[in-house]
Parts: sequence; C-alpha cells; structure tokens
Amino acid sequence: MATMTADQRREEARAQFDAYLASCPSRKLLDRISDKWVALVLKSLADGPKRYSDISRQLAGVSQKMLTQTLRNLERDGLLTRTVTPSVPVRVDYELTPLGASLGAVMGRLKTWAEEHMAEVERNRAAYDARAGATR
Amino acid sequence: MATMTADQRREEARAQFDAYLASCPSRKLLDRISDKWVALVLKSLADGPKRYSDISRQLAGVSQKMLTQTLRNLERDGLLTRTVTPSVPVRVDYELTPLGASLGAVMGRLKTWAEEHMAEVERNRAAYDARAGATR
DNA sequence: CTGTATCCGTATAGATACTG
DNA sequence: CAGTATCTATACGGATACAG
Repeated sequence: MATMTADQRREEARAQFDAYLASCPSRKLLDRISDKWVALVLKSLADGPKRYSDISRQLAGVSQKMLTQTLRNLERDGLLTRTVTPSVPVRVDYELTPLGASLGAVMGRLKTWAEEHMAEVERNRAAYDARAGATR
Repeated sequence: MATMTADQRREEARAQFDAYLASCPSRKLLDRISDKWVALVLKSLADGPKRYSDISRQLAGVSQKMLTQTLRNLERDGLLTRTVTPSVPVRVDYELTPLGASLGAVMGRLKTWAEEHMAEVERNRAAYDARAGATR
C-alpha cells in the first residue's frame, strides 16, 4: 500500500464514516422524523383518518407547502395512505398505516421522556446561562 | 369583541399555535435531538467517559466546530459534564449525566424501531418512486 | 378543496485559519 | 490538545400567486 499523508488518512476516514452514516437505519429515521412537521402530523392522524383541510386547521402554524410536502414524504415511506375521492370539490383523506401507527407509538416514548425531563433540562440551561452571564 | 376578517382569524390561530409549539416539551426535545450530531455523541459516550479527541476520532465525519457546538449544547442542558484537567497539554473529558444516559436509553428505542422497520420504509419509498417514474 | 410553482430571507453546516 | 473566529454555500421554511 502506498504511503498516505495524515490529511489523506483523515479524509478517507471521513468518507468511510459518511458512507456508514448514509447506510445507518437510525440516522435515516432521525432524518425523517426531525422534519419540522412530521411528529405533529403523525399525532394528528393518531386518532383516526383526517381530511387535508382538517389537518391544516389542527396544525394552524403549517403552510400549505410544508403540509403537502410532509404528507407526500410520509406517503412515500408507506407511513400513511392518501385517498382521493373525485367529488366536486375533491376530497382527500389521509390515514396512518400500521407502520405509521407503530412509529407513532415510538414517538410517544419520546413525548413521555420530554414531559418528564424537559423541565429539568430547561432549568439546567437557565443555570448554565446565568453562570456564563455572570462571568462575562 | 370586534369583528375580524378571515385572514385576521387565521393569523391569530397561527400565532397561538406557534406559541403552543414554543412551549411544547416534545417539540423542544425534538429540536434538541435532531441536531445532526447529538445522537452520535450520546451513543459515543454511552459506554463511558471520553476525551474530546477520542470522540472526534470515533465520529470521523464531524468538524471541530460542530463537535464543540454539540458538546456545549449538551453540557448546557445538563446531559453531560465537561471536566478540564489543566495539565500540559490540557485534557478534557466528557461524561454523560444520569439525565443524559436516560435520554440515551430513549434514543435506543428509536434505534430499535429503525433497525426493525427502516428496510420496509426503504422498500416503500423505492416502490413509490418506481410508480411515479412510470407515469412520467 | 387540494393542491403546484416560484421567489426570497434566514439558519445551518462545513471549510479554513488561527490560539492558549 | 482542545478549542475559537470567520467566511461561504446551500438547504430549508415560509409567503405569495395561481390552477385543476
């Protein structure tokens, strides 16, 4: 094997790590669920199918663009189904698949942890900032 | 109460929803853990304390800037501790707090779901793309 | 009603160079 | 060894206008 500079070795290690990350299931999952509206859509659909406008009304902060984009991505991944009723005006219903529902259950675990511990995190953060502010 | 246009009502609903989101523990948690390197750092420290350079070597893809930033944020939130040993050269050790370890455990659930189901998600995605491609 | 198309401002990650 | 400071490119969310 030819000799390599430290820079070359570093670069190779980085490339390998990036490849590892790209194939890592956990990483892919995190990329998917950390989209800003995914968790909220999953939660909105957790208690049954809903129409586009219903979801839109429930998640008052979401733009049409982002809602459509989020729904499309979730449909693409098989986490929900999209059913078009060609009436006038058209009606589109979204419903979680079993796969989507099971992901929703896991997200529920996160929610539980958040409700139990985020207040402590907030306190830690405030204390840290107070210390940093005091020494400045 | 004064009358409001539909636009005004919409805007108010959006403002309220944004406020709700800002105070939602789950949202805050998701914002924190979806930082690109948080999960990896938690995992790296799961099996015991490590030095800065050790983490850096293990996560070959991370830049110094992002690693430092991630570690600082986690320290700020009380999820890990930072211990400086003023030798020459300096030595800095990072270690999960119990809070950080408990978050790591929850992340483990996500990992399990990912390992069990992400392959199916990938297949769904590929099938969806194949359909979309065929009709184009 | 349920979208699509386009533009724009900002936030973020990363590269690079420098320091105690 | 363990950072800090600065710059840049890109991606992303959001606003707006339009359409089937």
